[in-house]
Parts: sequence; structure tokens; C-alpha cells
Amino acid sequence: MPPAQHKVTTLQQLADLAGVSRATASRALSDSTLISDKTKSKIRSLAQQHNYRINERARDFRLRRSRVISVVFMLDNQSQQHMSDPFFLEMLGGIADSLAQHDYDLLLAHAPIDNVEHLRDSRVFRHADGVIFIGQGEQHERLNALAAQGRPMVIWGSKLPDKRYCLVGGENERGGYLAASHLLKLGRRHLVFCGRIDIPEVAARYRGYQRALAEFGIAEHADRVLDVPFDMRRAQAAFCAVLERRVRFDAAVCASDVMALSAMATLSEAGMRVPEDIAVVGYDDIGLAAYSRPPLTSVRQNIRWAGRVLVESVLGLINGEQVGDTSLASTLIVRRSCGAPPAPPRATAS
Amino acid sequence: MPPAQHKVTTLQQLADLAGVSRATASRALSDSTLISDKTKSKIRSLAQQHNYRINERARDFRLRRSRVISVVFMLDNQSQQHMSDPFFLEMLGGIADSLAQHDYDLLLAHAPIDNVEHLRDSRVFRHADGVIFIGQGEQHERLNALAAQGRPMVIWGSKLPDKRYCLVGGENERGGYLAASHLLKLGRRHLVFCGRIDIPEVAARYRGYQRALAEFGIAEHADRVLDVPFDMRRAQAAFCAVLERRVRFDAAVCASDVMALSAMATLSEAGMRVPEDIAVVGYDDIGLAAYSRPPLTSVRQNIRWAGRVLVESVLGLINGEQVGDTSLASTLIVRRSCGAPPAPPRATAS
DNA sequence: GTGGTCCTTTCAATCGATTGCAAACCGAGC
DNA sequence: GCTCGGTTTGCAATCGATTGAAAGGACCAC
Repeated sequence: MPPAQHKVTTLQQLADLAGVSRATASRALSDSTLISDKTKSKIRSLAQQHNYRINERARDFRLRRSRVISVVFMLDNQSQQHMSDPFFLEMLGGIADSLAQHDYDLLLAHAPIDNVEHLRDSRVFRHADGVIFIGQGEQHERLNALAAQGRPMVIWGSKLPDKRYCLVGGENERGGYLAASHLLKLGRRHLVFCGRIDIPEVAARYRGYQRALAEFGIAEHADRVLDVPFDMRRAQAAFCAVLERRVRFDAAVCASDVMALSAMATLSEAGMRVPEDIAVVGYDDIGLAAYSRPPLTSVRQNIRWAGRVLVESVLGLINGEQVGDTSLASTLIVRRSCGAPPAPPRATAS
Repeated sequence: MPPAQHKVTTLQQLADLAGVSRATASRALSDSTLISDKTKSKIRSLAQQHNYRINERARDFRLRRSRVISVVFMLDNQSQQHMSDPFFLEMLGGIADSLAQHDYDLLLAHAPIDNVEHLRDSRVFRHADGVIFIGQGEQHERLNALAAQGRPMVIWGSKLPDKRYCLVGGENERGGYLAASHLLKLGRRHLVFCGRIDIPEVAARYRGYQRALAEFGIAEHADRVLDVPFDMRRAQAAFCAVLERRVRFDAAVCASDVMALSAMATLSEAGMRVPEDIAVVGYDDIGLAAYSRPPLTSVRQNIRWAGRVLVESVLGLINGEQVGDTSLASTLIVRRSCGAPPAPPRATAS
């Protein structure tokens, strides 16, 4: 027998069909203890038969929630280009997967942002139960102000002294240290650092870089820091400038793989050999890093896992839990661009 | 004078404040002709003063719409890797920008999909007013079936004979032709094609490639097509295999830049010179293409514009308009990887 | 004074669910 | 037969808006 003549779309219709009230149907579907097992199973099987699916928007409206999390990419206002970094896609993928597992939707906010406080009254906050920020940009204070309003939000970035928001981040200081000390161990002595130090994550990487230099007793020069946002073209320009100024260097630590790849291309173009003349290390270990010429040494962070932690943190906040900060491990992935031996011959133990 | 003691959050509160009914307040804000100018301006200024913002979720619920568009990336089920292609990020950015301009939210659906018909009852469709698919994958028939249900949806892909959905795509046939004929004009005679021909877009590119070969009177060999999904590792493996089989070739046309970059790395690794021994052309002109060694020749499509067209098409469908297909131009961007002269010396005219 | 017209505003239903509280039911005990 | 206690179910308010239909009020003509 064909079960439905007219499609069952509302709870009322389902209730009528079962000969009970809407309230009972609602409780039956949400497994309330108030409803007898007999009634529950009757209503449930009817729902199944008629392929009834609850209207989640209506329920969310009633419950004053949205099951939406906004994801905001903190772009550099000057360079739109920023967004094209594969790092973001990886991050977005990790977050999207995790949210889907928890039955949440993802609202992408990608407009470049000069002042995050403007977001307070925007859809980004109004339509969402919580917000994930990717990067702090240069807006630490404003993020603090936003968090003070009590909205559930989590930020991917680097720990700052007076921060009052929930933070998830990589071991940036350690990453910078790993990159620099590896180069130093290989005998390089004249390093340059490429990245915008105003960005907290980059600043932390730079601190690690400095620590490695200090351990090797090497003094820094201000002209060995290239202040470049996450952007290929700007990285290229910066390396061109440094070559023109005839700064002597034999290694470069870059704040992202995209910058490092751009740097390698620029250096080769200028007639330098990588890694023989100049060794290069990147950050993030994007997929393409392994396929550059030469393959790029990079500091890897588990971005997909970061996405999961971000999601679980913000959902925790939404549920009123106490949520602490999280720090994710960084590993140096050694490839030829830094002049290391082609590959470790074989693990010694096991 | 401080205007608000308690925050005005609902229309009822605003109406009470103005001494009118909720209905009047609603009509005043939506600029209905039923309301006198005097009343309108009174209510409007009150709303402003008390910083009242309409609850859009409630309104959307009442109006039975969501102002959400789902974006579904058709991933290859075998290789998750697919998603890491910067092409997607560019596309996503273009779509997100356009949607924001139209006051729509973007719901990202990124799970790998074996059967798009499963989506019919999923949030992807239920929570959204319309859906944008990026790529057809190998699910042309199922997309047809979905579209037949009457849901507003637009697909980025390639035109297939019996398609019944709204389509936006690049000039894939032409792109493939441009790539191959350029190589042929430069004197290359032994081309290979790298890409999965089961994917309609790739198939179209391959047809263009074949047309160019035919024009030059060159016969094809089945062993000159590398059946590879959009994935770096698979491309690498395919080129390794081809080298091992000692197939003689002097040029490669790849279905994406990511594959092309992987191919260049693999070929170099095997001791071949690019472009001297083997010329390489990619597709999409991602940002990194210009920064590879050597810089990658590629077929460019204006992805951000594609995003805009996709959005406007789906919004058109939602508004009940008749929406036709759109085809976006492709241009060959010539760089050194194909063995062309380093750079055009200078434009002749102007 | 009554009625008609036109402009403005309000009433009340509606979207599709959840939930506190009251009512109905049922069997048992007196 | 009546009350009591516990289990089930229903009533009706509620979330925050929109909108068709009805009501209110001003003005004018006869």
C-alpha cells in the first residue's frame, strides 16, 4: 500500500496521522521519558514510513540557536592575495569536516577585515552560535574586546601576554627555532628571516629564530629581517631588494611555504643556486612543498587536527564548558632546499 | 540622555516604544506604502537610536527561505588530496565574495561524495535556498536527477549532451587546444596528456588537445594518455611509470597546474630538463605557477569571475528567472616551462 | 445626520517546532 | 464507589517576524 498521499512535512501532520497531539509527537521523536514506549514506537515508525524529516530551521529558531559556526580568515588588508595560500584550504577542510561530524554548518566569512569589532553586529556573529578566527592579524586588542562580550569564539594564533580569548596554535617559537638551528647546524651563518613580525604568529617564529642564533653566538642585523606579509609577490620583491642591496646571506627562513617557494624562484632567477649558495626553509609543509625544485624543507603543523581542536573548543564554549588553550606540535620536515643530505639512509632503531 | 535602559531586540519592543503595533513597525521598516511618512520616520529613527537590528533568522523562517547557498566540491572519492588544489580556494573566494554582496550566507559542503543523490535529504539542500556544485565528477546522471526535482542549482563543469541542469564552465575544449597547439607550434611532436578523461571537463580539454594534434597530422597513441585524477602524488607516479616504460615524449599537457608542477619536479628528478628535454603546460594558472622553476605555462580561466557568475545564476534560479548557461574565456599564459622565448620583448602597438 | 471614500493602523493568523503545566487516564487500595 | 498516585497526553504560550483582512478616523457631499 502506498503510505502517503500528501507528503508529511510538519509535526502537526505526523501527529494527526498518529492520532496524537503535536506535543506528543515532538516528545516521541526527541525520546522524552514522558512518552510511553508504545506511543513512541508508533510515532517513530509512522515518521519513518512517511519519510518525515524534522524542520531543523524551525527547531533551531525555537531553541534560539543556529547550529552555525562562522569561520573568519584574518586577511592582510593590503594583500588580498593572502587568501590563496593552500594553508587556508587545508585549515578550512579540517574545520569543515569536524563541524559536519557535529552536525554544525560552516559559514565562511572571507572579506578582508580592517577592524574586527565591526563584526559584532554583522551576520558573522548574529547568524552563528560561535566564531573561529584564523589568525590574529594585528587586531589582538579588538579580539580581546570582542571576547569580553561573551560570544563563544576561538582564535588560531599565538599566545599574547594579555590575551583574554580562547586560543589554539602551533608551537611557533619552537618551529622558528627548529628551522634556524637546522640551518646553523649545517654550517650556515648568514641567515635572513622573511615575514611580517607584527603578526603574532610570525613574531613567535622569529623569537625562536633569534634564540637559535643566540645559541650559536651569532649577532643579528636589522637588515636581515624582511618585513613581508604572506604574499608571493611581496616576497619576491623583498628578495630582489635584498639582493640589490648586496646583503651577504647563505640561508633564508620564511614564515610560509608560499613565500619560500617564491623566494627560491627569485633567487634562482638571480643566478643563485638553492641550496648550494642559499638554503631555504619554509613553514606549513603544504602539499606542493615536496614537489618544488629543489624540494622544500618546511616546518609542519598538523593543520587538519588543528581544525578539529578549533571546532571542539568553540563547541565547548557554546556548551558553557571551561575551555583552555591548546598548542599543537611542530616538526621540521627536512628536504633538499636546505642543503641536507638527500634522505636519511634508514632509521637506526627498528 | 541615555536612550535605552533595556536593549531593544524585538520588533514588539520597538513598536511599544513608538506606541504603535508590531505590524506597523514591521511595515515601517520594510518601507511599505501603507504607512504614512510621519510614522515611518518616527519608527525608523527610534530603531536607529536604540540600535535595533531585525532578527533575520526569524524573518527568514517566516518567509520560508534561508538566504544560504550551499557550495559542494565534487571530490574524487579515491584521492582526498584533490581538495588541496589552490584552484578551489580561488573559486571559493570568488563565490564567497559574491554571495556576501547579495547578503547570502555560504554553507560549505566538502565531504567526499560517492552519490550526490544522497544530498537530496541532507542539510546541503534542506538548509539552503540553492546549491552550487564545483565539478561534475562522474555523476552527470545523478546531477540531472537532482535538477529534475526542481531545486535551484548550478554546476561548474563542462557541457554534456543530455544535461538538464544550469551550467557555468570554462572553454575547456579551447583551453586544451591552445595548450597543445602552442607546443606543436614550438616544434614539439611527441606529446602526452595527463588527466582523468572520465571527468567531463578534462574530457573536453582532451578533445581540444586531440584537435590540435589532428591539425598537425599527428597520430595519437593510447599510451600517451596518463589517466590521473587531480592529485600530485598520482601525477608523480604516472610520470615515473611513463619514464620507466621508456615512452618517448618531449612535451606534456596537464589538466591542472598542481599536476604540472608535480610532473616538472618528477621529470627533473629523473634527470630530464624542463623545458629543453620536455616542455610542460598546466591548467588554471594558480598563483604559484609563476613562481615555479621554470615558471609554468598555463591556461588561465578567470576563476573569481566564474564565482560571480555561478552566484548570479543560482540567485536567478531562486527568483524564478530563466537562466542560461555561461562559458568563460580561457587564455594561454606563456612562461618558460614550454620552451617559449623568455618574455615578449615589448608590445608592438602602444 | 448619514453615508461614502480614502488613508492609516491594528487584529490575528501564520511559519514549524518546544515545553511548563494542567488534565486525563488507569489500576490499586480502602 | 471514591480517592490517591503515578504515568501519559494535551493545551496553549512561545520563539520574532510578515501580511491579508478588518477596523478606525478624517473629510466631504448630500
